Amino acid sequence: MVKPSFVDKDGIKKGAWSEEEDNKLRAYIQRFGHWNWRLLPKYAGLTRSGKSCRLRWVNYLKPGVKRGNYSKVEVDLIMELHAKLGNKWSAIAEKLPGRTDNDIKNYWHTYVKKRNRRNEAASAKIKQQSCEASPLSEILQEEQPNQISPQVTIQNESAPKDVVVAESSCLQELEILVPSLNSTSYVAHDMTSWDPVEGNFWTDEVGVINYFESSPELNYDELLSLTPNIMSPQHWLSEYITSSSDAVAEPQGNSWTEPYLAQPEEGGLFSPYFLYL
DNA sequence: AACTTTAACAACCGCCGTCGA
DNA sequence: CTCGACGGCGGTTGTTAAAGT
Repeated sequence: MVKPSFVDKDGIKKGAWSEEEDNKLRAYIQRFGHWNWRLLPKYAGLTRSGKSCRLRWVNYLKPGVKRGNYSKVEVDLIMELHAKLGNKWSAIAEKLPGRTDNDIKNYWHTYVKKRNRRNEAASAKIKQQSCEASPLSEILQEEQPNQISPQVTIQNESAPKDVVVAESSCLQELEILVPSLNSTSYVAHDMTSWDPVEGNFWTDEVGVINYFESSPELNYDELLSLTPNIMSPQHWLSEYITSSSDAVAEPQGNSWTEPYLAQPEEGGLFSPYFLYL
């Protein structure tokens, strides 16, 4: 599964490592350590670049390196750390003994590809089911924001505006709106203004987390206690799909269909924005 | 059985931060 | 202060094995 080896114009060997090369590198480092990666290949009897040697050692030959077969605990940890740290692969790898940044990065990209494919399939399915739906702009004109009755209003000195969350009944209205959904979503900042959201909400890997931005206005526990019925749009959509007779139901147990309300880091805070589609 | 698609992963490349001269 | 060498990091590519049609 690797690029076949070849020698470039400078006489540096590239591509797949042979067993003999692995043995030379391993033997040298175990005996002398890696005091200088650039000079190391010369002394180890290799025609590789120092970078190539370092990569081979760190990701493959170094004792204790694990590859493949991720446990559920490891996968959960990767998801959690990635949500927290982003593409800081080396920082994530530090928390997973035996795993390298490269390995985790590879795993993540495979995972993201898989998930995007599933989401695109689901989006396509919804579009297909959209029948005679009106354009979103028309619906938004008809469905005035004040049709969503605010369940709670919190006055908070630090909040720039009143905190408004939608009551669960308005989720029923989403069912009417979603079939007409294309790539535009709207966020209601309060009951009077609407902002379009860039990008494709359904395939955005960050998903709802983007829209419940951290802010000093309302903390997560408060939000949950105030809105026990609130659903993430992904969760709502999964239920919508599952309940449709000919819909393609996602397999159970993947992160996309599992209900969740985006949870900020411990001690993090939620903005009270409600996503309206 | 042949062909296509997807998953897995090793390896390369370019960029950036650090450090010493 | 500047510059170059070096190590490390993250993005990306390319190949093959496995699964699906």
